[in-house]
Amino acid sequence: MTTERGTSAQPLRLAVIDTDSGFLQVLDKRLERLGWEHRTLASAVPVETIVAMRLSALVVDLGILGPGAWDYLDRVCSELPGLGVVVCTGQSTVAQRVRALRLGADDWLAKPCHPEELIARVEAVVRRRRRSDAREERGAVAAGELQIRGDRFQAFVDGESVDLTRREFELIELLAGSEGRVLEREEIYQRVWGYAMARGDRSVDVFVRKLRQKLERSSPDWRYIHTHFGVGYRFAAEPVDGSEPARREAEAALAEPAEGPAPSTVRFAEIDGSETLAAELRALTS
Amino acid sequence: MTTERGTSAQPLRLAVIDTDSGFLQVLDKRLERLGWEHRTLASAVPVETIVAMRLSALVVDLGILGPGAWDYLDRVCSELPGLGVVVCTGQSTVAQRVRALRLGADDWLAKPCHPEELIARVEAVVRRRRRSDAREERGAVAAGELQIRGDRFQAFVDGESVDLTRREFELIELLAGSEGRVLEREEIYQRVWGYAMARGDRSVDVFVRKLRQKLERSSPDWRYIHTHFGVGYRFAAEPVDGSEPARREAEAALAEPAEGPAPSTVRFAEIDGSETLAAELRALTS
DNA sequence: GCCCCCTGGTCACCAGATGTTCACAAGCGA
DNA sequence: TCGCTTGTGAACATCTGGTGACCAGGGGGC
Repeated sequence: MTTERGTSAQPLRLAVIDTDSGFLQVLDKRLERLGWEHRTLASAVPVETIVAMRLSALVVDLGILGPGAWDYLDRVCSELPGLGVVVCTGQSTVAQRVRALRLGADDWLAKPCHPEELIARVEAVVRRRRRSDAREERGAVAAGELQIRGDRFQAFVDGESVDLTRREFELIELLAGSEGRVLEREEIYQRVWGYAMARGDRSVDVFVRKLRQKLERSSPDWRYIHTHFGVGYRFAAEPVDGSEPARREAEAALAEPAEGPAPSTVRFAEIDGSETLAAELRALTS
Repeated sequence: MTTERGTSAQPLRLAVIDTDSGFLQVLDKRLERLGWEHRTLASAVPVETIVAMRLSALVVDLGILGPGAWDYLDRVCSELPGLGVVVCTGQSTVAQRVRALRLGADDWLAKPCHPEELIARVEAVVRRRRRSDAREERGAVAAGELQIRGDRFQAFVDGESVDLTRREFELIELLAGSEGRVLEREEIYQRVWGYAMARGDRSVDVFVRKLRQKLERSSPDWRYIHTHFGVGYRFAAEPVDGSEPARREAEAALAEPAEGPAPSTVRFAEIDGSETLAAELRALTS
């Protein structure tokens, strides 16, 4: 149970935009050992491609992007606010670093750097992101007559499948996982679709409609998705006759969510300054 | 169109554990201008104290913590997984940096450093956490019979919804959040609507009326919003018969946040000494 | 290879909710 | 009392969300 807090159960997906072959080679080897899914890109790829890769983090050497580097960084960070972005570049000024961080980059590491530090920084960046995402475990969630089975990518009413498509399922899973909380469209979109919602996009609304239709068909006596005008949607199973809405609200109001998960404890070998760097890193990476 | 995404509307709460008076002075001045609530600590304080401070982020110089530094860092990160931790220290090895990041620190910045970069890094660290946590952090605030729940964008009396629209909710949330303080219309407008109030605009008054109506309907025995002629509005739950207003006033008056101290000398390291740096940073901080 | 169906996504329209503005009444202070 | 500030009600302008129709790409069956 005592593991490095930085590493997570699921493998990270990482892309590296860089051309420094020596650096890449060492990094690749190390990433391989860590079991991260990774890919190297020799130049900027369209943002849509990045989106499609469904990455956890992106490491980029701004130097090789040429004049469009800032713009590219800006676009990537805007489109994918959930993506961890670490800039790993040579010579730089304070102003450049500040600029990148302000644009949305999560970290900036100067080259030359030790791959281990880069990895640790990527982990730190991703950790931060995961922590808040705190994916509800894919267990079965139940509400009203509805049962949501993460392992099957499907919802059931009374044992019968509701026949949800993938998107529909992901949406209901997100909503149900945040039961009681009002989720804004932007947040829903961000978490289900994986990237920033364009202004005016009605996809969330449309999927909510589809979901409501199917749920109504399968479980006509309950209402699950509630609209909060001007805000977003909230999941809560409520009987359709609405005989006791007050009680439900009160109950829900009392049910305060608990705090985050219990942290594990870690203790690394004492390495302060006494040993050589090589030995220290050996200890770290073993 | 590319604005500083890093800065957020609500002020950050930041503590700095450091003793470098020159550095602190400049940093303080900058933080003051940014409107962040900040506090300087000359040495490690008990983790419980950190918890009590409800910080967004902590900046710490490991160097001044002595032999227990690693353990302290470990405990802080374990106890407060949601806290942004930035280590800002002098000389260090890769292994030390990796170690800190693995323990849960979010970033490591080497001294001497430019305060602007430190600030940008703190922003980057906090940015992610905020994005998804924002709503949960708005815990329930209670006053009189009223309960304001940020996660629902709604206020409740006795478990029953007061049925506020989004604007109404944001208004009451702001007022209640500044309980006891008189807020001027301009400030209210600025913070709820997000931009400057036009001269002669009565929107705030109108919304106060709507709010009062709904509150009176739900909680007839209490008064929540008080008019200060020629000034603005003040939130305070008071029983309609007005039996004990004095006590509430006193309580509110005590709950003033304290400011941080102001050290003496300043010296910045020459980082890249270029003339353009100053100009670039001026652009950044303007 | 061709065709059909499923799925995700866009659009335009509509009803209703919400936000804004205005004119006037009421209240407060000098 | 006068002048300015705030409360009120209602008309009016906007915005939002629900809905049905439609379109394009992908995959599987033939």
